[in-house]
Amino acid sequence: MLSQTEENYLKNLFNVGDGEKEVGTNELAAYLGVKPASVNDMLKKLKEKKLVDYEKYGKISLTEEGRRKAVEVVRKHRLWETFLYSTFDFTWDEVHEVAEQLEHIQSAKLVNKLDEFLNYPAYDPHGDVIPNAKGEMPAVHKKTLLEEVVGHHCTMVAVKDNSAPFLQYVSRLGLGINNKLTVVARHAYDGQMEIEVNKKVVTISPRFAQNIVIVCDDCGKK
Amino acid sequence: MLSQTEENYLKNLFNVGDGEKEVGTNELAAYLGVKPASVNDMLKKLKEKKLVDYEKYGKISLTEEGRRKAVEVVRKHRLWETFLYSTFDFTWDEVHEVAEQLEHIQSAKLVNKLDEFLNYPAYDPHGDVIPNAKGEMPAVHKKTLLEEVVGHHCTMVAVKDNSAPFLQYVSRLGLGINNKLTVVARHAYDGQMEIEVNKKVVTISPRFAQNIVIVCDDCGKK
DNA sequence: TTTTTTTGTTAGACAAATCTAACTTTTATT
DNA sequence: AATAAAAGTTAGATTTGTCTAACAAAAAAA
Ligand SMILES: [Mn+2]
Ligand SMILES: [Mn+2]
Ligand SMILES: [Mn+2]
Ligand SMILES: [Mn+2]
Repeated sequence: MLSQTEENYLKNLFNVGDGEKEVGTNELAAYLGVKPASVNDMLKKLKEKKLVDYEKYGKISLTEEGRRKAVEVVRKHRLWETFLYSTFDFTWDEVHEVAEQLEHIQSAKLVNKLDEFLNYPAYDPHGDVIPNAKGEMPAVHKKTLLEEVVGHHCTMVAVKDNSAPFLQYVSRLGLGINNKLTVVARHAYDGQMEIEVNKKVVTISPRFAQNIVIVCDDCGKK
Repeated sequence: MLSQTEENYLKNLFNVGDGEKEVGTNELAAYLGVKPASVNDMLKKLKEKKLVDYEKYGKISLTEEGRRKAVEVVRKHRLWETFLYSTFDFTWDEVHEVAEQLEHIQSAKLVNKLDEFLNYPAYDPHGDVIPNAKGEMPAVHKKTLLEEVVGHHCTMVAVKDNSAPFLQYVSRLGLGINNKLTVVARHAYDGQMEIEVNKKVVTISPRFAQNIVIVCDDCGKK
């Protein structure tokens, strides 16, 4: 079994550079908050365990197996964030630190129950995609509600403003993370928008709309 | 801050011998599943930190501060067990292993929210008392429902039989951990008992009653 | 009260994860 | 191409928690 430290290296290797850009020792060290020498030591160990591909002075990447482990940790991290946020009323900025610990709890049953309890959420409170039980993670283009096309259906995935007045107003309107929204209308006069949520239509200002992050469910679908 | 290992030593020191009997190096080592030499090393460190009282070749005990830390870990352990049991449908015997990990999560807010979410439970699924937020832990005499006096009020704290048929029958009757029960009657003919739970009276067999662990709420009260 | 058994301690070794300081390779700049 | 800068590596040290094997003290048995 992997140590917490090994799990953290894999997860951060997965997150740094968003899976695309090549990563080196120094960059990963800075990201992890340790010294390059420590990263170098750990890379040898992870290579030995066939979790990373790495040649001396070369770039670092995850193996298939390494990626699988990393995604599992990311999944747990984001499920716990969602749980803390939606069940225990943690704020957007409080969840990360605790999820950083909870992501290392070893219990397949617990993860599955958590997922089920939260009704299989697709996004965490920061709007990041939660990998499903198979480790699948659809790539997704986020935008603000202000930019959404009239008539389109979308999912609310995050807020940009974390102030109490804003958040109170959000919940007053019946909005919440992972809610399905439909843009009913946008008025040219002052940019006011009408949004349908849970069978009810509410009217919001453009300023408000700009602070709601969504994923379009119609865009890019055939 | 304490390491997980230090927390485990304190918790097990608290649990071994139920706070009464004096404990030595060998006994604690056996309880923790490590060698006496390891315990000896750790005791020096914990003594240094003023968490245990210990003299060479003497008996081991917790200081005030050590006891406080231990109780906090016990509290978290039992709250998590209760959560897993009552919210995520873990069985009686599955909860311990996961709680062993969750008890080390550092977040005062999380513990408080958990306690609130569970409605401040007094007992965990094994019938052990959950210390409250102040670290108070009333000593308590458990017995089976079969032994309870007619007319007395009590709290169901655990089951002795963990088989599926029994547990299904328990929930069918509307019984559950931390429920308040009243013994309405006991029939001399065959020992059948009538129990009031949630305003309803159900009839149970003596065999059934013997597998329900309770704490009397009337006994020992003035 | 000796002797034996149990209990507890110490020294020395080891694995994991980190660091510093010195060194090497690669890349960028002149 | 030579030099300077950046990136990456290594050796050796440190901390934490563990172990084994040898030793010492205390308790129990004879
Ligand atoms: Mn972590
Ligand atoms: Mn997140
Ligand atoms: Mn533990
Ligand atoms: Mn318990």
